[in-house]
Amino acid sequence: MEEISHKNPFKKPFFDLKELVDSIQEHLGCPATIEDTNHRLNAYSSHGVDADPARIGTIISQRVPEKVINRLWKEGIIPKLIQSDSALRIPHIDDIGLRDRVAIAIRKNNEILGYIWVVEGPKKLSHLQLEHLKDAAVVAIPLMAKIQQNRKRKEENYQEFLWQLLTGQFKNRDEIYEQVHELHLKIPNHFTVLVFYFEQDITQAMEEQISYLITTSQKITNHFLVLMDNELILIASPHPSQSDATAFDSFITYFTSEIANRFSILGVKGSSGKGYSDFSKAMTSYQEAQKVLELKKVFPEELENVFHYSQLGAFLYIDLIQQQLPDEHPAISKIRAYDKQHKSNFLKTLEVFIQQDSNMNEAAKKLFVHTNTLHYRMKRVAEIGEIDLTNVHEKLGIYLDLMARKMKNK
Amino acid sequence: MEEISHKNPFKKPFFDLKELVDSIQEHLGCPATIEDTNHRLNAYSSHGVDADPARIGTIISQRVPEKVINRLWKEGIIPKLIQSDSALRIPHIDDIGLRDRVAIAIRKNNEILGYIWVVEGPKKLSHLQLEHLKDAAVVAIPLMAKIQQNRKRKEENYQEFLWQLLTGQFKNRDEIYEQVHELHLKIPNHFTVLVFYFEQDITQAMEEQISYLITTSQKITNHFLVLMDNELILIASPHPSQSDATAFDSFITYFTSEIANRFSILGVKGSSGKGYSDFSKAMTSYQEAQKVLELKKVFPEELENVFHYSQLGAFLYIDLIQQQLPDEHPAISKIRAYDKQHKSNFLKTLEVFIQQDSNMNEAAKKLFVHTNTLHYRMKRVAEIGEIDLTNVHEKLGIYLDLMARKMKNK
DNA sequence: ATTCCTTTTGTGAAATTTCACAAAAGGTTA
DNA sequence: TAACCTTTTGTGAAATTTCACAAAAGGAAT
Repeated sequence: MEEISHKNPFKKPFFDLKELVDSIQEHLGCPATIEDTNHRLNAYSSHGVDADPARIGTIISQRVPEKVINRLWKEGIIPKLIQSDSALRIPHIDDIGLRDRVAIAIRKNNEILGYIWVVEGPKKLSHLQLEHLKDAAVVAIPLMAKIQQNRKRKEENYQEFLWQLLTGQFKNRDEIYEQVHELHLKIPNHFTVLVFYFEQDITQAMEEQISYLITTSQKITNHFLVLMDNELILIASPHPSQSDATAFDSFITYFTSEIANRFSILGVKGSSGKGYSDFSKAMTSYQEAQKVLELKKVFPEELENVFHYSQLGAFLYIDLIQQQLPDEHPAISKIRAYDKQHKSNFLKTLEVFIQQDSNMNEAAKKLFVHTNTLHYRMKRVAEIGEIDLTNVHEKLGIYLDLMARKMKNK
Repeated sequence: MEEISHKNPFKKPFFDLKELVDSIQEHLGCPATIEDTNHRLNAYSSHGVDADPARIGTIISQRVPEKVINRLWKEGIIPKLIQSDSALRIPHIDDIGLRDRVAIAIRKNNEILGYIWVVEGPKKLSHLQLEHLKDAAVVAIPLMAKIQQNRKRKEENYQEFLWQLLTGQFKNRDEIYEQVHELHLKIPNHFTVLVFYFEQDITQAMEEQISYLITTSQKITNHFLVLMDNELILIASPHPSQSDATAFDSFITYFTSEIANRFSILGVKGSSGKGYSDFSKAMTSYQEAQKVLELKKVFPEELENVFHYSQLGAFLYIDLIQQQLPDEHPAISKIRAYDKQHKSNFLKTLEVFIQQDSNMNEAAKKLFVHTNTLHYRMKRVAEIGEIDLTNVHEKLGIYLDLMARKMKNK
């Protein structure tokens, strides 16, 4: 036994990760996989005798299923792996189809390049075998690095192109598609631009965490990623598994909450433009996404749950109106004057009432008052402002005026 | 008797109408009044022994009360007077306080200059006395004409000024007030501009009928009247007897319906701008009124009951939006496509639903369908368009888009 | 003709909203 | 302080809306 411990079974040249992973299976007698930092599958041993659902899912979709990743985070396993130098035993988690496993991080100068996972059969790995996994991880380093570098070089090439695309540096469609062809880019046939504003500039470390979250979340398929100071731009499609309408919404909430939870990066605001098929419309979609974020700045409560351009509704027109704002609606002036004199709050009440779709109960809840109080107030508002609150056009006019004025004053 | 019949008791020089009216009273033994074409009081006999409420009202307010005029029209009395050359006996109408009367038109070459009214006492006028009234009417002609001319000359002087004012020919406030002073115009301290579009150009005959209606209606106090081709412009204030908010509305409906009923001038459309105190804002108010009329052309049903600028509500912003109309709201496109394929009517349904303040019952009535039908349709609309119909912002956005597009297509 | 799908209408119970009235609370003014 | 006004809250009955379900009607495709 002693003899073997001194001998590194992986001390031979491997052409690629596939060779390595096969060698691991051979040596340990268990199926193994190698993933990159983003849990994208790089290689898996072929003679899979004994695959659990998590492994099958991973292989099929070429990456670790999202729910598995989320669970590994929740259980604190991924952070532990990142910390640890040696292989760790991960107890089975039945409800996500994960059997007993052993894993080790592939690390180069404190930078995580990926992970080796081994599914344990009924016969557990010995202490020595776990030690050998360390050797495998070392061997994997140059192989992983090669892949990473390829990817990086490719990315650097198109970063500039994308930036030009999004800021409208190209004259026409043809110019764009020429470049696309030249750079050998595979462009999606349908895409949407997502934008995230960060509170500080995005550092190298953050970039990695961002990229981690994007590739591990399986709500969207990200095609391109552009970073600029404190701005993150994605060109993505809804993941095939997701319904179009909600895919981006849920990705944005997921992304902002997870980046806060996992990496303590707070105050990230995200949005998306409309979807297009023509890649030259990327700039349009980008600008739409930006418009959403700008409006969210002005109307944080009103647009709290709005992320997609086409959900902006009336706010789409508010800044248009705001630019040519006529005299204040007479009803507003009257109510404002009344409020001032009586220290009441009728204008805000009216605003909330309209916002809640003229629903007394909802509005009363929002305002923390008794329904009858609101009822009374609306009667007063109608009197004071001399308006008919069942007339949509009046209500709309007042509301648009109110919102536009709010925007102007910011 | 024969002798008297040949003798014209009014064949003597009268200095003014007051003298004439006194002479009539003296001769007939009954109180008399002389009105102009617009039933404005020009003179009344002073030794009024026997006044009925209608006479008192006329004298107090310097004109015949509106309800009396309306009734006289309804009963066909005024048209008969206009037709007739001789004095007519008008039976009492108790509910408006009108006792038995005799009246005759003052006519010059088929043009009506005014009327002489005589209140009969218990002793009725003889046939001869009625004949004498004809003489009185003839005597009245030059006296009335003098007044009319004075008024006309004065009017001609300021017509041009008003036109310049309304079309923005003056550089600043001072220039306007200088002119006002020069022309000795009494300007109101609060006014509103009303505009009426006629289907044809306004003829001399129509002008008289218009002026008749305006001065007899006592809903507004008209300060100035401007005519231009097929456009009638009034600068008016609410009549002291009327509440501000509704005065103009009811005048406009009154005017358009009466000018149709009485004079068979159909298709007149009226509107009003906002009220101002600064006379230099007359142009603004005029433009506002014009904007209302233009929008009413585009949205005849939607704005059916809207006459005042401040009732335009959301339509105020529609043409702004229409000028920079972005892509159609995705929900609209979806619903429109569905409609086309299934020959359904969901888009129109949605429009009416929003217009009726999301009130199922009202909207169902408007659409002549069962409430549940509408309920079903709205459920389908929400599904097809992937929208939340309780979200005001979405609804608004869709509605504004719909309206703006409607405007653009006209 | 049959089948399938969508739409319309009817029915009635359950849920919600509206409304009038009373009482209380808070603030201002003489 | 009392008198007055405005606002808030509570109560409960009446009116209205919502919703599920069933049936029927209309079209399109086979």
